[in-house]
Amino acid sequence: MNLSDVIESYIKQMMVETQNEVLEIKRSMLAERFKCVPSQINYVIATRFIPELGFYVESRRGGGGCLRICKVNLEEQEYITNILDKMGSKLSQSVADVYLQNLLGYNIIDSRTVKLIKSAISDKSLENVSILDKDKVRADIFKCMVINCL
Amino acid sequence: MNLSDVIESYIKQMMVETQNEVLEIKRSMLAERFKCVPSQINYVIATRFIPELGFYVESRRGGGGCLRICKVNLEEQEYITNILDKMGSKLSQSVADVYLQNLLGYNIIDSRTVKLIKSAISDKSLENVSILDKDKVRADIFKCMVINCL
DNA sequence: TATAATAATAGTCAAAGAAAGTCAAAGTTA
DNA sequence: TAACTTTGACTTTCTTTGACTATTATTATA
Repeated sequence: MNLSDVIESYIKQMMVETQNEVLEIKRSMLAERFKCVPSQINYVIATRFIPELGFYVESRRGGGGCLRICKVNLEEQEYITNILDKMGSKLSQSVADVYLQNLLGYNIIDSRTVKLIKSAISDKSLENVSILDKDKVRADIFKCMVINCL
Repeated sequence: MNLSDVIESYIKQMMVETQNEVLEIKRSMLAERFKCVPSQINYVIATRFIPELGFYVESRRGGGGCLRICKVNLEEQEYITNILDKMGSKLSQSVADVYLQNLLGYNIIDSRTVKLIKSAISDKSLENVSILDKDKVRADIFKCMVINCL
């Protein structure tokens, strides 16, 4: 676990604890707490709190400003259509991981299915696909599997 | 025993000791420990930790990156090793179907897994793979998935 | 009171850093 | 000599950092 992962879990934990789908928190507080530069928080938000997974982040600057991280609780099927809608025609392994870990967290898929999907879209599986097309093929496989099986 | 063999045993030993079928380790640590270049670790992985031998390896680059070596229990799954042995490097959809029906018949995999695998190796999934490589990629995906669904 | 200055936030973007991956050449061994 | 192993230069990916910018609230001033 690198620092970004730690910050991600912390924020998610906070959201669970406050039992609320909106978390208001100061970026500077997070940066302080994790001894990092404030912009690292933006990186975490940008890579992990994404609309595909029902997260919407707003913010206010100036005195008393803060981040507002909102989690929209969707129905199982909505998460899936949401991901399919927003995901585009390319998919990297790391973004796929983010999707799958979250779906697992929401109990929309089980860990065995995660394993199967990850195997199917792994670089090992795609070693004979041109580097230029890998993320495209990965997206195709991911979509097919999700559409047919979830 | 050459160095690659030593590294191979070391990794396997580690997996036994951690009593876990997943080992997370830094490539740079291994290279350091065995005083070799990091890419030698890739060589060991590529030649000894392959799906046919029941291994699945993931990795993450960047800060905090590492290798994740997963072991699947293939020993008592003779039927699968048989199929993988015979399979060769190419696989058509129809031959895949035959294999899958057999695996289903022997209760080695369930029908949902069959569906997942079929989706992953469907022509729809592989529409962006050159016609020349389709059956090759299909074989790669099939191997990875069959091993990982155990 | 209206406006200007200051402080307190957060945002952006690119560079630096920290891993791992690739590939081919050189070396070894059976 | 063919197959396997070792090496290293170069590439790609992901994370961390920091300088600079933008916005908002508060305080001071005309």
